[in-house]
Amino acid sequence: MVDYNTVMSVAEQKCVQGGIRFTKRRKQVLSVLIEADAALSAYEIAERCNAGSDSKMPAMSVYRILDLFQEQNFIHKLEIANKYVCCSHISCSHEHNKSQFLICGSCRHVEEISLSEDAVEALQTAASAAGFSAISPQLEIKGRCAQCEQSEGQAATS
Amino acid sequence: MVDYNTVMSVAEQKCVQGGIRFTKRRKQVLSVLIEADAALSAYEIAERCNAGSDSKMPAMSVYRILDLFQEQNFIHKLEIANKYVCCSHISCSHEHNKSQFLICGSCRHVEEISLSEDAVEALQTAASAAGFSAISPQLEIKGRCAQCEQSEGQAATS
DNA sequence: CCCCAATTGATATATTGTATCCATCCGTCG
DNA sequence: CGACGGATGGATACAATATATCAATTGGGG
Repeated sequence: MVDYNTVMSVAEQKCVQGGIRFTKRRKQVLSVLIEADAALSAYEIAERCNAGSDSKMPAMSVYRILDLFQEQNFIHKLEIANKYVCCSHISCSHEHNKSQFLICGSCRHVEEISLSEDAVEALQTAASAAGFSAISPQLEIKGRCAQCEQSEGQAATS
Repeated sequence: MVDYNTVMSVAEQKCVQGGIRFTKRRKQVLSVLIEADAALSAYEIAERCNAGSDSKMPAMSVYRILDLFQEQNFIHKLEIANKYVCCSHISCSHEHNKSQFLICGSCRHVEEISLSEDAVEALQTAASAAGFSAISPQLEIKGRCAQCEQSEGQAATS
């Protein structure tokens, strides 16, 4: 959970510094992501923007803004879930290089975790051994959350 | 690289054991995946099945067969790339629990790697700490392959 | 041979994402 | 001030990936 005001002002600052405008549209999208405190799809974001009915946020615009935000490291895209989350480190300058997410394969619930330095190093080592020079700062791990694990135990053996 | 005949016969065996038919369609899909020796999208698989022009493989069927193959652990889905690869361990009964893929975010090149036991354990530990009880046997890591890293160095700073 | 379940065919539609072109906004500079 | 130009947003079309549904077919066991 990130603090709304902190994140918004940090984002605004960073935009100004980068010569980018922190427009109404962009504020809207970031707001939605912060307030959701969860991973949302681009279309979900658009819906929520339009929920207040102040204006019509087209999905296109959402995608454009999400792209920008990713470049600025304001948000992360969870590729396994096709969803986007607010970067929990947006307001701290350090630690931008390690985001790890657990994603439930059943309910798509997302949990952010922290791996040990050792584990991360091991990943980096294995990656460079395979010729991948700049391994992503982001790691997505698909699993099954406790809740779905329970339900699965009862049903679905197929 | 897996051996065509071995994989096909193992798959057939396992289907028989599981009371599942190893039909022409299914053979076709598995053949394509083995021969491609690379990750393919569902629609790419359909195209390649139809390349020989013997029959019309609809994308629907491909998806159905891919689902079945995933259940049977014949293949893996790379969710980051929306592609499917033949499981390199299909013919060995052990080691079905650790598949790690590096996926280039630029060119989508896929490389399979092996992590140390320690690293995998660290992941498991972190996952269960977050309430994820059955972490996926599969890990996808998005990075950038050496080749793309080079090209990127020249262009695109933006 | 017939029935039943597994498999496949066929069609429609949902979801996610990209391409393109034009309108508009807004700061800058003449 | 007012025109220029880049950044931003609107609108439309479309591509790629995936799911839902129902009918047809196939193939083995009784």
